[in-house]
Amino acid sequence: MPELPEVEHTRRNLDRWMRGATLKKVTTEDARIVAPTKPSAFVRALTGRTVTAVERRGKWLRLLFEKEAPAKARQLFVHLGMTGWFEHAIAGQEEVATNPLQSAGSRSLRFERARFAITRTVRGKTRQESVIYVDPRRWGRIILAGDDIPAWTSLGPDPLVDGIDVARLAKKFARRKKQSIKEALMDQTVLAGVGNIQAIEALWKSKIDPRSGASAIGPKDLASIAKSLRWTIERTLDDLAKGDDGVDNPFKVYGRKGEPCPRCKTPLERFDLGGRTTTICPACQTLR
DNA sequence: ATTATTGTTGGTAG
DNA sequence: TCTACCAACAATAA
Repeated sequence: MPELPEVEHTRRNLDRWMRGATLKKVTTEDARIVAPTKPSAFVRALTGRTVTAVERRGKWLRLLFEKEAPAKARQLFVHLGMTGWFEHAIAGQEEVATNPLQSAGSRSLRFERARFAITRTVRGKTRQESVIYVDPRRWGRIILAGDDIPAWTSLGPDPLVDGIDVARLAKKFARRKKQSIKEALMDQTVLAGVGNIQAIEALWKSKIDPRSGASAIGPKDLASIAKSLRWTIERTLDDLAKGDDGVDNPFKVYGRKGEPCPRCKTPLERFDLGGRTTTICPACQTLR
């Protein structure tokens, strides 16, 4: 499901559900998603861990465990891929999917891939709960590790955690003679967490054609893009916090080919750019 | 039946 | 070492 805002939303959920909780029973059979890839080893190393913090960098999540945890099981890295999400189930209550990017009709635990049974004490009462990872396409990853993994270490600055340094961006983009500005923004070593939707929305807001060369974007445009990224990330985050997941498409132009541009009413167009679908207003987004 | 989908990675070539 | 391009991964939904 996820780009930066959805993953941050997931982080806040996991923090509420799991911080201070102990993993009593871990269940998975999916050698494709978890590491260590032998599910029995994954389960064994994870059982008994206590979650002390839930962090996010870009589209990656990191659960930290108690410092007494075995050296090889200090942290759990999670990537939701394209279609992963987490459920929360309290014993005795109905388990209902809450993936904010899935339509209400497709809610299901049919594609459960891993389950974490936890106990935690809330106001003096010990509660039995479960956190469930669901992922139809199985592109997600749940990686138990001691040290940081390369995927985490190689990430660029996170727009929310670190802010956007326009001067540093300009330096990186200057050398990208063939790459488009949209592809450059989606490069996770440039900015961690910007995906197809957020790039589309930000470039629309800044009135820049996504096909513009990255090296052709001047400092003024870059400052505008930084502002637009903050705008679309915050907007998406607010939409998610509202929690009414029945709303089909909360975005301004993404997925709205043929609809009038919210700014100038020109019909929006769609095309492929670097293998990803891209929506623009052909009138008010111009080439640099 | 066909096309499209919110993402990453590993190979190859330059 | 850096950049660029592509196929692969999997399961729907329209």
